[in-house]
Amino acid sequence: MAITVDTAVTPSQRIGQLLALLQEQLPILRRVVHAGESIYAAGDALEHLYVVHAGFFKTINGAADGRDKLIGLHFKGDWLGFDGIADGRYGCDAVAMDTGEVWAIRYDALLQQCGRSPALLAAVHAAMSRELARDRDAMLALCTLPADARVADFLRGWADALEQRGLRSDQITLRMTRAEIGNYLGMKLETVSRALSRLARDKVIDFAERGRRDLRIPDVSALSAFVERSVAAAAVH
Amino acid sequence: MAITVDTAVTPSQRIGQLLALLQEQLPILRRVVHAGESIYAAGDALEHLYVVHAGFFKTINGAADGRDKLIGLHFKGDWLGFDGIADGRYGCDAVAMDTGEVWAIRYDALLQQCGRSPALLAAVHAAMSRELARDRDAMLALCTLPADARVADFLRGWADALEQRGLRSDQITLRMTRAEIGNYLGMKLETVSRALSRLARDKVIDFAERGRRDLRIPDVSALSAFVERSVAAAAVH
DNA sequence: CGATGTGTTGACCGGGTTCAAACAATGTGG
DNA sequence: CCACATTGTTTGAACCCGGTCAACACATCG
Repeated sequence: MAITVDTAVTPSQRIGQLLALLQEQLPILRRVVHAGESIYAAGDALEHLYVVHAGFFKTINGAADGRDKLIGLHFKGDWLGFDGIADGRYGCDAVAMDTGEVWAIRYDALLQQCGRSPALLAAVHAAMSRELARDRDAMLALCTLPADARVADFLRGWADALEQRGLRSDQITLRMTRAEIGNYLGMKLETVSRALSRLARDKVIDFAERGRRDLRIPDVSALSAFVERSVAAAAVH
Repeated sequence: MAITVDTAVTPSQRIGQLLALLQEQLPILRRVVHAGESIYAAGDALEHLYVVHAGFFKTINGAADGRDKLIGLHFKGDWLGFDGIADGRYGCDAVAMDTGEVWAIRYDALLQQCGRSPALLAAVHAAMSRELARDRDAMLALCTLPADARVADFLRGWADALEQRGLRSDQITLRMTRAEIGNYLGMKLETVSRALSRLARDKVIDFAERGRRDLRIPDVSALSAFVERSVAAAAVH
């Protein structure tokens, strides 16, 4: 008996399977959103979970004293709202970064259906687990990489996310300001700007003609190499 | 129909309910461990999830290049292994920090039983969700608090964890070295040491006679106040 | 056109790291 | 029991990465 989804699938197939599974087993509310629109806000009562179907989204964790941090970026197939299940209220704000579509799923219906469909249950667990693992990798980067390498790692992660979804990963349009990237990576906007300039000077990335938000990645592995070089340089003592 | 555990319960009651639920619905393998013993290692095939029944535990996320980071501390009622569900292999090392006991639960059995018991399913989801939320708060602290405040926040979190479990929270015995704390908080051991000295000088904490690993917290809210003060001071611009 | 938001770059500053020295706690073997 | 090694903690001094402040370049938009 297969209790988990077959492990030999590609990420792209996994996402397709998830969306198909949801579509056939649960009532879904499609919602088209535009850049800047909020899906839910921290503190709102959690009634739905959301699955990204198109576009991409950010989640922001805020503290009572005004500090806030961009916690996650979410692409097609990612869930939104997991962190609010425990206390029935969303823990973050979720905001669209671009025109896109989310599928809203009533959480009570999801729970009920999970009781009937082992495949659905496994998919939900896997998604939560993956999010946990991603957050941990983010923390690792945050604590162990210098600013330049952190930016490189960020771009590599973005390229990975695109590639996993079958999109071209050599061309990225950041729909984020330097300040937003900095918030996400735990550094100031000037530092992000300098890091990008340095990466471009080292030919690890390449600014397209059109604006400074589009950038080309000639070779994704060069980004990884850059990160490794930083780590190795620091390890010399 | 109550799809989630009653929200009016205290954390301590919730933990009791979880352990009772597990005990009556699933075959459990109890395992007593001593300080330094490993529960599982990153990369091992995931067969069991674990629930802490006594003692406390750390999880460590390592990268291929040697960087590693203490990601989480886990007390009674916490689960271990969630982040390995997605790809069937643990993503972290889990190590006992003290003599304790974990309950091992076969993941396939858990999944099956979740299909039958809505209460169990809700409890598992809530636990994962809570872990997600905790990781995010940790990131927020990591990125927005200066070193001293980060240490204060860490101690407050520890005291909270003790209090939630009905233990006395005014007296903490850190079974961690300064280096370990620093790794957890993203700073060097010297910085941790200095921060603790400063907190002690400000009477926010108090070193007990016996060694510098036992410390008293005269007033937990003073720790929060210290954090807020740091944030406010930085916000002056 | 000016106004506004965003990005880049320079100069300086400071919090945290690095390096180093001394001390405390614990354990080990003679 | 002490001599000694080992590991962890504290504190000081110098240094440096990233933050802060500031000036300027470019967009887009009314």
